[in-house]
Amino acid sequence: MSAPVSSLPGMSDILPEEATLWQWVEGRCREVLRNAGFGEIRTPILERTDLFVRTTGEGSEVVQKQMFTFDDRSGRSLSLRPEGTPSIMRAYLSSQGDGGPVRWYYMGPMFRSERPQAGRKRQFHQLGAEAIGSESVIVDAEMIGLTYDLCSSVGLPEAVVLVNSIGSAEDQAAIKGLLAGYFTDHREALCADCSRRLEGNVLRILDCKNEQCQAVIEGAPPIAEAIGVEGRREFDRLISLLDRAAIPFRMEPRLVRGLDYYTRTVWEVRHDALGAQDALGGGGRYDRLAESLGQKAYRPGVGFAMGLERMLLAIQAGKGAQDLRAEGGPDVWLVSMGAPAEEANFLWAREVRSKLGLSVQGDFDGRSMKAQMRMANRSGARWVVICGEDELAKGVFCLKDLQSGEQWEVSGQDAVVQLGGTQE
RNA sequence: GUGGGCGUAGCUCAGUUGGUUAGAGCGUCUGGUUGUGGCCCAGAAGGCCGGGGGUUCGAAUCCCCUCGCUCACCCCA
Repeated sequence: MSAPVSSLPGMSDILPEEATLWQWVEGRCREVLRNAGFGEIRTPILERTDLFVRTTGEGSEVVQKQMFTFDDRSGRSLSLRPEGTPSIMRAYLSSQGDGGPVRWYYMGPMFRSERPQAGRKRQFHQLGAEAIGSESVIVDAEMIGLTYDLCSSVGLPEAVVLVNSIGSAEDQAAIKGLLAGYFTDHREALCADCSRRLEGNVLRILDCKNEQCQAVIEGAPPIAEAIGVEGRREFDRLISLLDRAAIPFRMEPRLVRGLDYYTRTVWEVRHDALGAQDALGGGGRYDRLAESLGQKAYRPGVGFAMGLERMLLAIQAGKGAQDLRAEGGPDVWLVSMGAPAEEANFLWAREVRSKLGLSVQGDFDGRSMKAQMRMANRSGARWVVICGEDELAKGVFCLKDLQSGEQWEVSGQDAVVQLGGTQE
């Protein structure tokens, strides 16, 4: 006897009951994305490590210590994707040489080797959308609106979208210099984490939750000051567009992102039912991403990703999740008494499934009739088809309506016809 | 990577200052009905009390180690 094999930490099974809820969420999102003109792209889960080092960023926490990285048989370094955007850009560059605009969305598992927590798994699922090839701020507004629409379409209209601009690639050098200067002067007052951030990602200090740091952050020069005139005018236009489109959002001057490629517009959507990991999704513009993959021509883009687990958590924190779970039971349950009857039911079920498209299920392990009827009742099936020695002798089946309790004998063919008649 | 909380039946959980055969509810199975569900009644099965070591006459209970889950820090979706 050996010990049972368990799943890996932070990687869990999604059982059928819960999967129906996933399917519902995915279905609603696909509809919203389709209406916004997005087509689905599916990229490999495994990529060259270099893809993420060059895009997500060598300095980012994600690349530095959260990737599942290993060498393949030929010694190449591979990584399970920690996020979707780099793969999408890679696919875009290799398929759209002319730089034309595309709108692509993806859905699937991502991997980060962090300590698991509420709303944070090691294998988690993201739904992301990318609009590549356009520089228009109107597209930024569309994407932010889409972020909100996805939330409201799955019953989370209370989600809050936070928007900010972190400046163009050129502005960022100035911004980082400005902040680095300020925070270095106040280094003594910063927490240990922020001291570390001073060396790596200065912007991250802005959203430190530590109270000591808050006071210092209050006095920090606003990012907006270091953004060029044109950048500020463009951001004002975005805000105006969001207002006029009645997209609920809030300006958040301290909002920053953890991935290296973001420039200009950034946003995040939060939900307060989530606990510490309260971001349902986040995104931004990434005008230099293509460049980091060796593309010479300018290929701007903007996109975001939503955490499916987090959306599910927020939905389940509210009401209505149970109704969604109830779906999925069979239409007809088979009750068989004796091996010959089990065979007759097996054959009949195949016929009904193919002719009527009904969901038919039964138990073939010789349980008592009482037990089988209980299973039928519990399954949620409306109909029960009973077959035993008597029916076999007469060449009929018993058809029972579990709702009314009535039952009658019919031939196998008539049972198909009558069940067909109950469908609209 | 750092810290806190929790590991007892398939599930949710009780279990007294350490004390004799470790309990409940739900679920499962059987019977009350020759072959009929929900409600009810009766009964049964099901536990290395996460694992290992220690203290003790005696450990689910106390101590140490370990593994797992979970929440928070960090990070991010």
